Amino acid sequence: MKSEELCPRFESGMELLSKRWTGLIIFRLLEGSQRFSELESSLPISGRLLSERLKELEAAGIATRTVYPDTPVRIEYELTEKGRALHPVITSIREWAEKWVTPDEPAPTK
Amino acid sequence: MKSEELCPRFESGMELLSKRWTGLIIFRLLEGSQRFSELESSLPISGRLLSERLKELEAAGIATRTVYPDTPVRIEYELTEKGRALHPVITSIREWAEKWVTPDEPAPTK
DNA sequence: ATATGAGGTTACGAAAAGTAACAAGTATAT
DNA sequence: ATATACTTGTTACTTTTCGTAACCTCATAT
Repeated sequence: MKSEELCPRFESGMELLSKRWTGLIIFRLLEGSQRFSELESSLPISGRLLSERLKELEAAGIATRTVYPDTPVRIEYELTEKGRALHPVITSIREWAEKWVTPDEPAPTK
Repeated sequence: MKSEELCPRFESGMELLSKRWTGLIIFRLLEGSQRFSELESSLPISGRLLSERLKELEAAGIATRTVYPDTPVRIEYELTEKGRALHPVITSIREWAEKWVTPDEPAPTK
């Protein structure tokens, strides 16, 4: 278990993106800012994990959290420039998936 | 927790790629076929998980396993066409990481 | 017969994910 | 004043996945 010669930035970035749900959340946020409940209802993720992931994305400088004191309160999550820079990544994954993932492929090996 | 309108292929592909270590393994295999021990020593992953991930990649049609009955036995893992098609994905992640991940960023929020 | 090297597997404790119930803040309705 | 509703989370608890280390198999070499 040594890691020699792996670019540490690549490794670090990969670790971030390879956390479960992160990619799908970013995919959604690339469409524009989203509220907590919008993300929750549009992704197969639970509130607990969504909350956790959004905090991580904030901490990583990929997304921002803005509170609008409407009633009831409205909170919008939005990508930063660093986050929007992930567009090509998401696009290339989608292109690969459209070409190579068969629709009935239910999920990776269980 | 509903998932409406998300392209199921994208979601499925994302789930595959977002499994821990999968990206780094594919990164290595893009450099050419690799033996089990080469992967194990060049990545910070344990034998148990490496074995598990390689089986998943095989099952997903992304990598192949070839046994050469040398002595001691030599087993090579190699990407299929579907696996090699992930080159743009890995490249775009690396480009993003080089531009946006700071070297001291140790790992995503703990 | 014992040792060596590659490629794993097994067993088990630790960490992360999934689920469901509940809580805080604010506004409107009674 | 009290109750109800809505959004955004949090807490408590169970299940799945990960990480570590010890062990196994097969083939040759000593």
